[in-house]
Amino acid sequence: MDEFRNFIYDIVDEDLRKNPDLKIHTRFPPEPNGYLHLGSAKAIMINYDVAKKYGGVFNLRYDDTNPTREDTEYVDSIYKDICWLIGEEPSGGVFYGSDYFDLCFEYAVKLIKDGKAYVCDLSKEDVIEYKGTDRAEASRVSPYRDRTVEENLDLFYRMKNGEFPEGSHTLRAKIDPSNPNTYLRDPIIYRIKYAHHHRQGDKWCIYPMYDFAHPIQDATEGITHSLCSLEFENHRPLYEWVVDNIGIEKKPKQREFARINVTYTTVSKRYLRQLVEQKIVDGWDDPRLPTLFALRRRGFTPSSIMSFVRSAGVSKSNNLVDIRMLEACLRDELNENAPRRVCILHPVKVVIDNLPEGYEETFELPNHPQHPEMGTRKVKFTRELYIDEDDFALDPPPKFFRMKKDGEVRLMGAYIVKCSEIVQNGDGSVKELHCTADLESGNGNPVDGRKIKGTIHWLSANDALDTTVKLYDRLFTLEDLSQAETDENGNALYFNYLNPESLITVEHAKIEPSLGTAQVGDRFQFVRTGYFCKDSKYENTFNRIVSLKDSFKC
RNA sequence: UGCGGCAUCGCCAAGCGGUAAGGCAACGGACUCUGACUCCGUCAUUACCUAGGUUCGAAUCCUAGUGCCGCAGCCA
Repeated sequence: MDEFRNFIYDIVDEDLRKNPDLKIHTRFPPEPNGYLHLGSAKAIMINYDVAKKYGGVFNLRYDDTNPTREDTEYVDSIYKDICWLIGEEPSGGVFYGSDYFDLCFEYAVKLIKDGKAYVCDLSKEDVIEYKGTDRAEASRVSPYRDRTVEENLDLFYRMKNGEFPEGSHTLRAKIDPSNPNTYLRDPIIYRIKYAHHHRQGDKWCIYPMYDFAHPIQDATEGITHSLCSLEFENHRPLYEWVVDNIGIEKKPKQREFARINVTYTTVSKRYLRQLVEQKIVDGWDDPRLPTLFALRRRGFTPSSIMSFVRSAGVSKSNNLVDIRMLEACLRDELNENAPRRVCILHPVKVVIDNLPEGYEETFELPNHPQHPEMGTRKVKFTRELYIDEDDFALDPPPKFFRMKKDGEVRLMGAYIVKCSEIVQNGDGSVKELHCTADLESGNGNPVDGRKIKGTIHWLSANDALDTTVKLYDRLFTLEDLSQAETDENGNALYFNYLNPESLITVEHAKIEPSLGTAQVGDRFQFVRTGYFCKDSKYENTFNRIVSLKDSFKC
């Protein structure tokens, strides 16, 4: 784990040096307004790993302070995704920011009583206008800033009791209208919203703002390190102001890191939602999406995603991490674990001429060439076989070590064969290939010791099963989506960069019989092809998680 | 514009005044019944955004620039 150290650990180490009794406590606080994705995975990893490394505790807390944006659909998916990702339940438990609404209210009352908050009657437009367009100048002071404690208390309770319409009043922290950091210019900490809350129902018509609620949530749960992304760095002084002024003894510390960007994709919830709603993709679990839901369906392992975000590192600089790093993490893992199987994507029939009709022989193939303990399975060898069309060439390029006219090639785990005749269809495509097997090479090695350069995979035509295989590629053609063109309103035109070949469906691929019992979610290496996972959504379908590396260049 | 942040190999990223880790990618080669895996090698030397300065010594300290990102919701 030390190989993944970063500046956050330095901060925690220093805090521990000053206070050896500190019990490290972190949290991941998603707003339940969308599905978790690779960016979330990074935030989860950082908070989870810090807690883990120091023997601390890690909470999941839904940041659900804005009822108009949130939904239980997301609450459920987030819980499922995070448990899947880290392989356990959050050690500290699951919490809801909205469960602290009473507490937030009490703290707000305390601030009022301390003369540190006031009810403001300025409209939304006026608030903006008072702040001014030139932020170098101080804000105009709200005319309601000097209301008495009694008046503020009365008004705030009446806000709570639903006596005022939305937008008519806010509660503001009395901090500093001329502070260069505009977050400190008497920020609004409570607003009126007549909205049904997914968890609190209609109990409230006033809701605390993030900047007020979040530090209270952290402090209440005993969070020691509130690790979030860089865009909250400007909020830190306000976070600290709240912590200092609500009068809590154990003060959490907020620190920020850069969020992750990944090539050829976006984790913008807004655009993800558009892709789903406009049915450009097949739901939130479309295997081309960067959501954890989708990555899971595609077949990525949670550990490969964790090692991806760990190896991408944690810093404060803008970054664009190569998606191939994620693929490398997956290959690393599955190369070790995934049983090998045969799948012929584009079958071409091969007839072994020197074998009689009805001939049948059984070969035992290892499930993993480097791990004999993973066992073997039996496959049938018959007169008629399938090979992949890519493994034959009518007009072979140089160094084509596969099947070609008059060339010898090894059928993996079986005989060495020589192609003697090519039967073509009317359009010139290959109908079938006729071969002669060297029947003495049954273990794959020629008796005379001659070298056979190529080995290809094959299946008996007698018992091969039909399946559908889905080959996925990047959803977008633009490497850095932050460079996408924008329209006049500044909206990125991601849809101009959709990759038309992001999904290729192969019908009637052939798989070996042992794959007939594969369970949803099972992962295999289809030999010489890639890593595949049995799909959870469609029957008899395999998703390509990632291809094998291929250094063959014609 | 104001405030905040960041700038080290194609992409991430270590480095915390003592002479540029590692990963991904790429490129050679060995091995191979997966053109996979594995292994070996190459891959920052008027070098660490630029220009000055301090120092015996600077990616690391100072000064002045430049570039990029974020924020400027009664969103989180």
